[in-house]
Amino acid sequence: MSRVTKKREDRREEFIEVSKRLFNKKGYEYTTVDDIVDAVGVAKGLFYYYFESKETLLDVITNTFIEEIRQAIADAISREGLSAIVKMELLLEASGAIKMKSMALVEYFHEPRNKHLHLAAEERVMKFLVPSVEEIIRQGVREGVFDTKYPHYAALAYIGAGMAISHERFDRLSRKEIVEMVAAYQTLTEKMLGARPGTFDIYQRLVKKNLAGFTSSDRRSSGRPKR
Amino acid sequence: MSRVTKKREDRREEFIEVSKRLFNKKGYEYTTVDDIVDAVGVAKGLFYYYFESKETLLDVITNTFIEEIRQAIADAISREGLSAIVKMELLLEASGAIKMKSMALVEYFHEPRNKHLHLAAEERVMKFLVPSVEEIIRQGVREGVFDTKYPHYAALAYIGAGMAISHERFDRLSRKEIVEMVAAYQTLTEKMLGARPGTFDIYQRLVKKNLAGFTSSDRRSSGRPKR
Amino acid sequence: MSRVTKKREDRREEFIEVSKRLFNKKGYEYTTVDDIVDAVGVAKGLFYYYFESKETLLDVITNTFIEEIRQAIADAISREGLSAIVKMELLLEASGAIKMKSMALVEYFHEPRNKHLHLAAEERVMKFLVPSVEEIIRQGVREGVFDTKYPHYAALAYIGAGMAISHERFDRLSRKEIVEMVAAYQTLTEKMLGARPGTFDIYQRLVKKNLAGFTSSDRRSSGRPKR
Amino acid sequence: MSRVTKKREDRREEFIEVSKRLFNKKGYEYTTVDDIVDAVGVAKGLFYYYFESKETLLDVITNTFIEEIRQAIADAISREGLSAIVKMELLLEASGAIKMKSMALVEYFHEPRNKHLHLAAEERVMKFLVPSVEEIIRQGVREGVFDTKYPHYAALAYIGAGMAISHERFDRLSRKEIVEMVAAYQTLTEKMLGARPGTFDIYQRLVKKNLAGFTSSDRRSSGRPKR
DNA sequence: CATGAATGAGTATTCATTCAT
DNA sequence: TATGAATGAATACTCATTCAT
Repeated sequence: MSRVTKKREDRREEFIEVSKRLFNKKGYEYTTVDDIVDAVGVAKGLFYYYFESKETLLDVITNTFIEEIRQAIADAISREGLSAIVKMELLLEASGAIKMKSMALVEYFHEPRNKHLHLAAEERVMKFLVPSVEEIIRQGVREGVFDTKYPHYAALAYIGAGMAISHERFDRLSRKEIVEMVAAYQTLTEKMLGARPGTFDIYQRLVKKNLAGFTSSDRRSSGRPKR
Repeated sequence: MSRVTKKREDRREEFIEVSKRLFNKKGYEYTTVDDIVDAVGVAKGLFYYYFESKETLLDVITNTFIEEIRQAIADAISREGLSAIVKMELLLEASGAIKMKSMALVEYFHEPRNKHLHLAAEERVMKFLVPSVEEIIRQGVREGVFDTKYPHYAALAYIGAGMAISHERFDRLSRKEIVEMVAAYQTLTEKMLGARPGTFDIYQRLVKKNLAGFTSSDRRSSGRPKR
Repeated sequence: MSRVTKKREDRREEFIEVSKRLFNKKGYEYTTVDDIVDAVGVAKGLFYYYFESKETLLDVITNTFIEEIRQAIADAISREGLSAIVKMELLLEASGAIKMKSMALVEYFHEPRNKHLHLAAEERVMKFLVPSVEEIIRQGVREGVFDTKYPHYAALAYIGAGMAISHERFDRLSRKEIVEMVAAYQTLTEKMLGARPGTFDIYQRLVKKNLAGFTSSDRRSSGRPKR
Repeated sequence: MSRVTKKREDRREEFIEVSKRLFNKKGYEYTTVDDIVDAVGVAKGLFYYYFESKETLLDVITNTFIEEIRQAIADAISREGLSAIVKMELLLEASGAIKMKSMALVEYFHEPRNKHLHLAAEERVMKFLVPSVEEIIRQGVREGVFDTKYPHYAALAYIGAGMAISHERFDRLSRKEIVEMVAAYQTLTEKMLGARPGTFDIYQRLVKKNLAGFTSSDRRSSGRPKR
């Protein structure tokens, strides 16, 4: 009908943002290209003017997200002259920051409907996360702050435990419960890495900082897909 | 053409078994009802005589599988008079046994194609696995063999670490590497639960028993889905 | 709506007949699957129950037609003990018979819209027609009734001339003009093959037989495609 | 981006040339307007500044080509005072010249993809070619060099035979085979027209001239269309 | 002359489900 | 119990054409 022309990059971003929201709400497979163009308010053809296919768009979204994480991790870790403990802190901070920054997407990943993204992303993140953590652990062992004979499996356990714990729905926990969770996480981490108790005292402060602004009243209903 | 009549339950089982195999090979979403009836060798209509819908069938399969696991866990744990350590062993044995018993399905879960089942199942398993492990840990603390202030998070970490480690493709590891992995797993477990070193020495034997028959030369090609 | 069930072969034939008509009227590329199922009066899915794709259907139609021609030619020629001249007559008769039998399809081939079929068919027919005619000519030379140093090119010329002449729209010619055309064709043929004048006197009778029943009033309008 | 302004006729010609090449390579129907503007290196809208539609462009191209042929034929024939035999030679030479000049387009016509153009063109060429040849033949009969009672059908046969023979892929024939083909063509032509043997001796020289530069090693790959 | 974002009707194909026999 | 022909809604993708700038 009325023809609104936008700059290429703007429109492209618009498609991406709208699609993220729809994929999040209904799941990739149950979001049709029609849904997307309707939501953007443009004709069908325009979608294919910007993206080769629906799957291409998903790739773009996933890749962007993965790349953000990879970059954040690399930033935290690859700096010379940092101690292993500081690196671990930076890593946690980074993961926290990423999570907070893209809370929508984290939420998204917990949606059973988004299987696709979830697993694909998880696998790809693990591919560079595991070696990174493993290397930090080795460094920590060399520095005498960690003590383990199995850096690789310690890395896996560290990450696995962290993921399982972070599966807890933060938004359902009270402040006090969150503090307890962090304390537990700190203790378990120290044990797994063979670090002295108190090594990760800083966790408490980190999380407090990040959680500022979130309350347990944050609840949203998860709409069922139409189909 | 030729009309073979079977008893209700037999035919139903046949559908289920064939479908498991097909879902496994091609993924649920890319297995059509036509594929199923072709494989069973009956007419299309018969499928709907036995199952309300394709999704119903998936539910049946998933539920059966989950229930098997739940039952195995319950069997291991709910017996009176067992020590926490023995229960942990039984649990690991059970999970091992389940894995071995349904190696196909485990493999299945690692297949990125079967995201759906994976996540749905994972969540549902966690729902009764976490409280079970948590309860054992509490028991262990009472018995003085475990030492942790956070049984709930210890349970989460224990399970999460275990899952991350079991993600390693066993079939790519040599005997020696598997032994090392188990040693690592044992040590990490003991630390997370605050158990004395050696508490889970039995792990080594357990795994050796289960792995009997598997060698690192066990490789299978992963059939690509047609579609 | 109302569900009318037919036997597999009947319905299949129905699809083929209806499609032939539509392809003929609108051209293959401008006939949609929707057109076909509408004309047959069934639901869209049924088309794909019988044919893998629209193109498959075209192949079926073309192949059937080609095969009919091939068979007719083979029947006329492959019999032992026939003289070259008789074989030529049988061949002409066969081609005449085919043409008369499937006047619709011949007409069809003259439609510029049916490029696809036309050329594909022409090429495939030539592939077995040329060697067949060439062989008969060689036989005729051996028998002393034909005289040419170039059987291959005589075959090509014979066929090419025949096709060009048959391009004349018979339905626009009067009886007398047809007789003249056949006389011309006979004379030219005899010359090309180096046969004595009168060798193919039989042509006159053949054609008269075949044309019985056709009048110059046979006209049909050729509907333009919608698109 | 950079805006290059050309004179109307130049740009138009550019579109035509580029389109010829693309139609030739991929076929009219599988060449999109996007392909064309991309190849020319201009924006999409410009296409519609110069041509009403894609089909209009095809018409322009076809008409140009047909007109070139018509002109060549008219040039060869319409001159007063030439004998029928000379006219026939000029005609052959013209067709040869046209073929050589637009070898790409001839090749193009043999491509099954370009059915459309092929048939449309063929029909339109026949429309003025047949009467032209027929007239020459009549002239030849009057001059006593040809002898036939059926100038119209002789013309059809002459053209049809010529087309069938020229269907032979020259590039697969050796020099010697080409010479034989021409000899065959000459003989057949003389017979069809009722001309004395040797009347068209000149054919040999004509073809030799035209074929200069072509060898049987001239092979080109036939690019598959992407689609 | 030239740009390129926007339009939208059109099309083949899939597949879970129904139902008369 | 069993058959298999029939349904029809759903969906991704194409591409000639338009038009505001």
